[in-house]
Amino acid sequence: MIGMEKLSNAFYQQPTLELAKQLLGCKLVKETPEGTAAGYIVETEAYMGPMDQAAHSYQNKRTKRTEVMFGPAGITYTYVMHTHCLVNVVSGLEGVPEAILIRAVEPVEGLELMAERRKGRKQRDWTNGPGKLTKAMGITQQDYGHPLDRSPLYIEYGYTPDGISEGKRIGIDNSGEARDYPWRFWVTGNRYVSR
DNA sequence: GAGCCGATGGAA
DNA sequence: TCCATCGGCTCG
Repeated sequence: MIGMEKLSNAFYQQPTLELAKQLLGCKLVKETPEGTAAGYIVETEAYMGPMDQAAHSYQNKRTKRTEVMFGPAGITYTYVMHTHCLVNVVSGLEGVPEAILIRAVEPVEGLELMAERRKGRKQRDWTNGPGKLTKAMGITQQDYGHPLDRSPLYIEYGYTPDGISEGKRIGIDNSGEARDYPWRFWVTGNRYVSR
């Protein structure tokens, strides 16, 4: 049955810019003891490794934090900035440190749970940003390096977007020319896209 | 929408 | 020390 099947690891074996678009409309799922939360991915950003000044792995910078980016595709790269956890999908061939940031999802399952985790906010503000969606879904640093084809954190097929828009990435003003690369993708017109 | 600033952990 | 793939608040 469509929508109930985890994307296999083979899905992640495609060029990063292509995968960033293919992930739009897919369903991100996180299972926790409190329950399951899921949302359709509606906004992504590609980070192209060694030649991308905005990427943590620029010039193949390899640290404890970026280590997982050098591994095979289909694994999470989570990291903490300020007080928030952000989640990326590692992509590219092994040894090529590329990743795709998930910037926004549209809530579809576990709405009560997300409301509780995002107490006091309107539904639109539960998941319309990279730090917000991890909070709403219960994604944390514990999920670092987790293979995305299995519980408790995985991606399923969702729907095929009618239209995909692209533009500059957000929050990377200090990245030279890379700040203007059009590597942000979103489902055209979706109300859960950030900003 | 723009502007300010809090609060955390990895990296140098 | 420094600073970030941000969020929340305030003012307008």
